[in-house]
Amino acid sequence: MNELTGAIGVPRDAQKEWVRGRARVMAVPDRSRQVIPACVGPVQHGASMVARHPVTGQCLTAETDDAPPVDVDLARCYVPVHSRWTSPTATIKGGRMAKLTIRDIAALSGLSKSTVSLVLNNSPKVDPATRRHVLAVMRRNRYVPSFAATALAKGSTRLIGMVVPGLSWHMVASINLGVAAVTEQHGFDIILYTATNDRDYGSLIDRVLTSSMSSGLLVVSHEQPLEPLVQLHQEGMPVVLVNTIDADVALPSVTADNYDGARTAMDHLMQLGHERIACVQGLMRYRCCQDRYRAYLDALREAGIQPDPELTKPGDFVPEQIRARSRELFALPADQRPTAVFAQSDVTAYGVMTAAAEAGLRVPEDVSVLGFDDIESAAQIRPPLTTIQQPFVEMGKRAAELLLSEIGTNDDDPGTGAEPVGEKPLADLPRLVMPTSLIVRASCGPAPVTRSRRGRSQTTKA
Amino acid sequence: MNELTGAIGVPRDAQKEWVRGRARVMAVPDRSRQVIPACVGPVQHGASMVARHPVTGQCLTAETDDAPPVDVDLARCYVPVHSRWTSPTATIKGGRMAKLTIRDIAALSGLSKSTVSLVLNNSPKVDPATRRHVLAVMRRNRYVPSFAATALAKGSTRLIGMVVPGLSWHMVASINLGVAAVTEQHGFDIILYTATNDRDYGSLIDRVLTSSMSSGLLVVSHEQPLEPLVQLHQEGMPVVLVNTIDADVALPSVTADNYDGARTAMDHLMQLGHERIACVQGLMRYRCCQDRYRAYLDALREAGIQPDPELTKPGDFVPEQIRARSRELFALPADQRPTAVFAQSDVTAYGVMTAAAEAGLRVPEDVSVLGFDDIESAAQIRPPLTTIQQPFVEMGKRAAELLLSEIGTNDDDPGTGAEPVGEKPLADLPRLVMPTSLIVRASCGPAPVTRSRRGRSQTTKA
DNA sequence: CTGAAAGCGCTTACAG
DNA sequence: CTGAAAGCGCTTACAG
Repeated sequence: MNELTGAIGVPRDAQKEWVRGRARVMAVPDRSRQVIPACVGPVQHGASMVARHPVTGQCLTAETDDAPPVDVDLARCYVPVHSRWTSPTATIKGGRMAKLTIRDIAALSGLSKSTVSLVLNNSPKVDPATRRHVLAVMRRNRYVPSFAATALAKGSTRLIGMVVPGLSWHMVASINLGVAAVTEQHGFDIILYTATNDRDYGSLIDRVLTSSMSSGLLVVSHEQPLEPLVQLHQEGMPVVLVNTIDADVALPSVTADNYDGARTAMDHLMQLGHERIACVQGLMRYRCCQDRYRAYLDALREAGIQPDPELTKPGDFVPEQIRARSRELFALPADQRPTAVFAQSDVTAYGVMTAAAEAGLRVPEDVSVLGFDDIESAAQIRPPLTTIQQPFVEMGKRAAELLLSEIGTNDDDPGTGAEPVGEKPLADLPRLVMPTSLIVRASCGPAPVTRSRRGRSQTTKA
Repeated sequence: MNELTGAIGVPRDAQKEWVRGRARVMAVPDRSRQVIPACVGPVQHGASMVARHPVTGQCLTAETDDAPPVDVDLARCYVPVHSRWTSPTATIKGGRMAKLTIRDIAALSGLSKSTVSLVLNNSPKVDPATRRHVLAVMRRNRYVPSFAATALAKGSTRLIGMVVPGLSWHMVASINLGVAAVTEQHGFDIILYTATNDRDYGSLIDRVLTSSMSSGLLVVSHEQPLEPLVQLHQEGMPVVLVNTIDADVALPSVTADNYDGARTAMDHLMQLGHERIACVQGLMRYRCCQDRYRAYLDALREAGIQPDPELTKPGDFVPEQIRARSRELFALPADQRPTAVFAQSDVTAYGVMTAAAEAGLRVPEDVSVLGFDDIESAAQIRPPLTTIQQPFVEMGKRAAELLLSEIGTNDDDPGTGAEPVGEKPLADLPRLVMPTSLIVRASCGPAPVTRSRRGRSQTTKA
């Protein structure tokens, strides 16, 4: 009996055969790609060597090439010997176990691949008992279908791409929570593309397309031109914008009702008796900031108050600028100074509050400050910030639902994926606008009495 | 000439043929899955109809079934007619264009699939001119290789899974930034698994395994038992823990140096003359919080100060509790009251500052407050928070690098993937501990003079 | 209800 | 340097 030293291989011509009852295996040199070192077990049955199936643990007897085949009973330890063991990709490296395939499960459960596949796909055509049996075999052997093979055969990946900006993570986090909740429900996974800066974004979109692996795209607060996406969408790729920054793009979108939110904020302030209300703006090239500012102006005008241009300050979401502009606000003579400030974001509000403190003004006694977003720390700072909450989680959910319906999940609903898209008019694209909510905390109080009845105009010249 | 009304199909037996020079195509009924409505173009060359290749725009003449084939010169408008057009997955729905395959590129450039594939894989064996030509054809036709097919053939997905908790998003965001930077560099993409709550986590891990699509796993701040992951890792799946919460898990990990960070924090406070320093703890079942607390105690002891148990308060990262426990701290008689508080997180520090304000104490004049994390708003609040910054971005980068080296990217480095993993001793697992940095802002000041020289013990009983 | 066969779109030895 | 062929692990009509 030849003493082998740890290598067992399968002869090429045996690769496609299932070995039952009798094993015909040869020894191969160590450096061969056919070596299966991890599978070598103790000598048994008088054969020269035994290979152990890496996952099932079942045995395959082996012998040297020149020795005659040894007759052993392998009926009870069925072992699939197929090319998997010797194929390049399946080469067992680092002791990593070879993965079972549908073939193994078929063999192990005594059925054909087709039947196993039908079980895998919940086909009603399979006998319940058969089904249970196959499922048991799978579970016992920790079988996991190959994602790539399934995707290739089915022609779809159950993967959606989510493109997010490198910053604004409170928002991204909440949106993701919503998205994850619904994608999980439908058996989709998310592949995350993070735009780290402007330069990367173009190549990022390229990547998304190049990888060709997502069935749809969720684009969060894009900072970059959307033409490539529009084109993609017209070619049939499902795309949904969440919290879009542009105004009128020919793409389905989910946004917060920024106008209404800002109106609510202004109403709250005016109900507290404020009339000289300042606005520290965000990035005015964003649609959302434009909407919030429009609401600010409209609210004042409808209350019969002429907006004072002195009370509008650009902040651009840049901390230093926010503070500098706010200081100007608080350096105004007492009768021209605002009694309340509507900040277009919570972080902006923080800057306003800092400037107020520097000017010796108390919040909310001397000046009220109202934010937008309701970020995590808004409730924790002093004083807790009154703000407008954006429904990011809900927005994420709705966006994911929209996207999945465009993709057409193979659940019950057929999806709209079958409709032609190309020339759809702008008006027909779904555009969800989600309501915001006012979160009343402590940073807004009644307008100081001395100034609250000064007349119906913000401008001192009126 | 038969008038067709918009449907062109390919006869079954022609599916595998490339049609050169002469097209033999038949009309099919509208409801047939062979219909290619989007491809119908104007009549040309005396044929009854012309189909336009959906992507290349090239033409295929067609005629009714019973009409004789029309002889046209298609040599210059080469058209691949293969099963792709009529296969179930390729059915053109919603006007979505059929995707080009490697076959089309091969035909379009007059080469074999193999050569095109070699070009795709940057093989040096291809003639540079050939290469350029093929690349040009691909670009012109916007060819994108099928991700699924590549993954199946290559046996690897270039996808890594990232498991993140539903909360703590500042951290997740920063870590992701780092991870994304390095994965992008190596052509890997991230698939994001969000653990929304405890109950979901188990099934989430199941999903990760079941989907079988990632080549490796990055687990961020896991909240759940790690046994399944350890087992997975021993079976050969690359796994790296980032910011792990447990102490000694048999898994490679990247963490911040919490002990050292806390020591630095304490040193800063003590250099400012503080001796009665309180600690508001985070979740003490977390390794990081234990380390920070150990550092707190060690720092005091090494300075010859006996830690006063009264000055240690559990906060558990719960805002209400943090505030309540902090109030107890500030309700202490003046000589027992801490002059500084080391909060185990920035949000915890916010709670401490709120309680201080409620107690009429000024920060930092009456009491200094020091945080941990350096979250976004730490610089924006009043007063700006002095804190320990965790190098999350860097941690993400290193973790990704670690993971990729375990996977063995097919770049130049062979990776460590070839080594056996199974029985690796704990000590051999890579465990990166990244340095933190002290960010000095305004929330810490010198200890109040009246109490700064009271002797070397925190306890009043000493 | 089950099996044999062809196909999904790539990659990769193996021959020329 | 290029091409023909087999293979990756699934799915899906099509016959029984």
